[in-house]
Amino acid sequence: MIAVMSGTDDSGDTAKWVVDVFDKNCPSRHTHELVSGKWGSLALVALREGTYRFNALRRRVDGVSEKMLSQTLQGLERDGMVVREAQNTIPPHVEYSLTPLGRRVADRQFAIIELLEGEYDEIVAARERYDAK
Amino acid sequence: MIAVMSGTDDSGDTAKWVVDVFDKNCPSRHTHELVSGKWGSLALVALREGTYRFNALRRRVDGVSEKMLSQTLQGLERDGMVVREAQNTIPPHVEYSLTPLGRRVADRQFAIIELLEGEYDEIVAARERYDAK
DNA sequence: GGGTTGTACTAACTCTGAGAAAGTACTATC
DNA sequence: GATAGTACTTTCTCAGAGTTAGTACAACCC
Repeated sequence: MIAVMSGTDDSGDTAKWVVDVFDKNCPSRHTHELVSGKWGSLALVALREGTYRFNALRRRVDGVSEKMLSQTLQGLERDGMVVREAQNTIPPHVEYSLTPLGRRVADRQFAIIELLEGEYDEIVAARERYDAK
Repeated sequence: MIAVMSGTDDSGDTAKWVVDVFDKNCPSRHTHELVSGKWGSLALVALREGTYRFNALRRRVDGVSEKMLSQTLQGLERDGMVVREAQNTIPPHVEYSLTPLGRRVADRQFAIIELLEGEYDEIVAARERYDAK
């Protein structure tokens, strides 16, 4: 899949360029790795359930370290997938939620999880067949 | 999302257990990381285009090392996502293709890539807004 | 009133696993 | 005869994932 973009390139000229995750130099690769990655995908799907505070999300996404959660949330915010709303209080109170775009990505990530969980017996069977050899 | 499975647990008894990617100890986590990961997702989506030989796939999935490609293909084969067909010749000739289940996962991965590539201008805009702060 | 727990992080350190490079055992082409 | 290509595996190295500790308070318990 290849998409064409218009904008400004290094030379400062208006140009068309191609968005293609299969190209290792395409900046969309970075976003793809973020939203598909281990923690990014789980964070997005969790946020489909509603607004989460930092530590609540950390408990929901079992196994994330604080470092990785804050790192991926910053990335997701930067790429317009989540919104961060902080009340300037002590103790801090920060809420994370999905943007419309984040919701669309999260829905598609959920479809994958739903499929994997639903067909998990088939996966286990395949694995047993493979290991038997 | 939570799915219920029946099978044999550690004690040897038939038991019901819950498949839940959000649980760090659930074995489905492993499959999810494999098919959603950087190389797993791209390999699956590439194989939607048809059968690929090892090195052709390596050229298609720009940036994978041979080690990582062979590692993820083995994982995908083990989990019943791809089939590996090797002709016992020298030089070797090996073909990789999707199983029906692999195809379903790949279609969903493709939906994500399609969305990201299509909305990439929005992502770039969000990133510029974030960095301006 | 003192101790513990909780909040949302960041900074420093450790250690796993991703990536690079080289080896294999041949064949086909120049 | 040399070079390129096939599908890998093995070894080595370094970036990035994960762990731990620290922050600056508030709210709860005894």
